[in-house]
Amino acid sequence: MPELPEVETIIRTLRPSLLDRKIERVRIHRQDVIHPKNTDLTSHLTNRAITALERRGKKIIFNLDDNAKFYIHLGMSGRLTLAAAQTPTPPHTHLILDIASSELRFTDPRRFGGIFWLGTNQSPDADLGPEPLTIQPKELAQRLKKTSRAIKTALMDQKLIAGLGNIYADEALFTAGIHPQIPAKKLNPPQIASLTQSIKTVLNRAIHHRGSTLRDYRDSNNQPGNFQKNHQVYDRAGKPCATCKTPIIRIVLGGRSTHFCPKCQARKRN
DNA sequence: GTCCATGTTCTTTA
DNA sequence: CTAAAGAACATGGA
Repeated sequence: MPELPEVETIIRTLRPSLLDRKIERVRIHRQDVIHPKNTDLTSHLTNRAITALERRGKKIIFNLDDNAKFYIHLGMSGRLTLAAAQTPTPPHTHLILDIASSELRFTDPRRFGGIFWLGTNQSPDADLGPEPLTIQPKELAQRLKKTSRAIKTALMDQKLIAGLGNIYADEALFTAGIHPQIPAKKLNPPQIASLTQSIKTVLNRAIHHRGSTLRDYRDSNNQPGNFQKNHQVYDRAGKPCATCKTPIIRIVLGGRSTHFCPKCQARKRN
């Protein structure tokens, strides 16, 4: 569910309550959301203070006062919420960290997400491409020219560029006026420049609106985002394009729904 | 019952 | 061998 803007919103809403606070108790309801699977998370976390909370791609990274790190990935349906102690725990809550008089809860019905222990030796960016908010056109061009996959599919590859998912890949391609099915290596320099800028514009706007809530997403205070109201193409199949009124098309690429305006994102440019 | 879902990883195919 | 395509994971809502 959560892509870069949602994860960024979550860390911003969590920071004031978590920074420099001690994890007093660890409650594990499902051991199988913890990776590697034999990690003794209780020993690692109990009585440690959280010294920094960061985002890398879609990962939420916790830095501890002993220099160890771990990250939480929310997968498709995960939530990370802060609630007053003793308030009812939602179903599918797999991990609770008691911090001050609150509970930090990891809740994830589909369990595609998890908690990943890094310790002091592993880096959270081992398997991630560059950050999209700061990437330069030259670097994006260099990476895209190595693959013949559809540009939409390439943008969702976290090793190529980190943080974009199905919503923001579609939205960025619309803003750049690029057809999602064009092979990545076929984009010309002006298109790459436009795409680089569009990615940043779309993500920054989405962060400003606190992310998109289609169904599952909530920030750490359980509040939905608002950016879905500004979607130009995502989940708008059959509805008129805001620019030209042509109905938005839905196709499947890489097994994922892909939405675009056949006129504003025509293959042949004019 | 069917299809679909904001993601990633493993397996199969070319 | 490698890149790309497809299937799998688990749950719930329309």
